Amino acid sequence: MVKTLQTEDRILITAREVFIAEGYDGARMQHIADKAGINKSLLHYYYRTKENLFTAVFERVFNEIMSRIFSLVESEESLENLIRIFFREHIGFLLEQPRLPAFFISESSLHPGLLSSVFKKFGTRGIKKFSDLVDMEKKAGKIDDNLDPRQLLINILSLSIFPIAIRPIFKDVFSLSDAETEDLLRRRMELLPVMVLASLYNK
Amino acid sequence: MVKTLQTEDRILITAREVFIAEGYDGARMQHIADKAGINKSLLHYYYRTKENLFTAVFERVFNEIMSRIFSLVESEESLENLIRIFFREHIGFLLEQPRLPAFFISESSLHPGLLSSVFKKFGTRGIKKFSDLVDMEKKAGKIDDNLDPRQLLINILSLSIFPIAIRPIFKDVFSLSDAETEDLLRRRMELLPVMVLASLYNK
DNA sequence: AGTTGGTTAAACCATTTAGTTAAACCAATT
DNA sequence: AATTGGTTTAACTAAATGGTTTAACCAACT
Repeated sequence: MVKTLQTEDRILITAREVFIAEGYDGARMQHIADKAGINKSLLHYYYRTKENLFTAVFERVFNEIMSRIFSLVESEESLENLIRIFFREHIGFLLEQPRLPAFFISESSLHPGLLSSVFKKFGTRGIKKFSDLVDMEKKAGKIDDNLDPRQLLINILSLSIFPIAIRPIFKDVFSLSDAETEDLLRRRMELLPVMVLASLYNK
Repeated sequence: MVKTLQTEDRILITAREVFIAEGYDGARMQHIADKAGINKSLLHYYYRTKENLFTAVFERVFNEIMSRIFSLVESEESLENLIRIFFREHIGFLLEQPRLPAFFISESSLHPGLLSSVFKKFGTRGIKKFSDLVDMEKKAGKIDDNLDPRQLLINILSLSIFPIAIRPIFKDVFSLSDAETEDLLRRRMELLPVMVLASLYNK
């Protein structure tokens, strides 16, 4: 029992690393087994197929990210604080997991059917809470009545996630060193709140 | 000679479709050959390896996109007009090529080494021109002196490209139909210029 | 009529890959 | 001492895959 959980978990952790690093199509079961320090038989013993293992991994990662994003919403902060905190923490987090954004985007676009149940399963709870918060601020006259909370959410995520996903391109196109690229991205922690908050109050 | 060009081009066009649809790892040479109406031998006769074919495709796509983005800059429009026009045209374009963003992000992140020469080859010309334009507006006192043109560029691209790359997730998370998702994205053509322009003039 | 270059057909190769099987092993449990 | 469940070893299958080879085909060119 103890061993079982250890192994099952270690497989999941290792599989996550490999899938994130190489994508579903690029990942090899043998590679996962080796890296987890077990053999292929055992891998298939726990997760019968590659698809199984992948969806298990993806679901876990997806839920982690989503609760990361929406746990803030539950904390009853004001919208303004929420946005400030989010950019700081989220960009910091992504800079430490640089392949995560591209992995997410790639797999969700490549196998939408496979993953759509995972997406749907994630509750509207967080989203509802976020919409409510936006509504409150509207009624308090602090922000534009026409603002669509979904658009706001998309904007926030776009501005924080995309640049990190596309980092290698920026590095080469702007002729930057790794440190300079990192610096450029890190500076966004302060730039983005200003920009997004301005888009709420003005107009 | 005539035939050669026809075929070589048809291969490239077909390979582009397949690579964009399935990614480098997911794409199959046989599939490309079949879809191009030729046999595998001929495919390898023109582009010896899969890697060759892929880089040829990617380079072409990359340059098309980049000149799409920067041709506007050459047109001597004001920054404000440029931003308005860009969002309208670019979002419209991407909505017709919905896999393009995810393809780009995925491959650039997965094989940065393979593609870095492609990225570097793309001139700093367009970027320089864009920076100059921003500088002019700074001197005219129209925008914040501290604005980094690279950050502005990243913001513009993030806000337009990312939402389309992540479309399947939004669709499911927001419980939308295809039409509603499309509508949500299309509305951004008007929302984004307002937001981005506000971020230039204020503060 | 003969040459040339693009093209096909089909077999072929070596390797990789996901997944299976069966027997043995070992530690903890009963 | 016997059982059980996780685990290994190692061989194996079946299919797929990138790439090669060889001979023949055909239209245009000389």
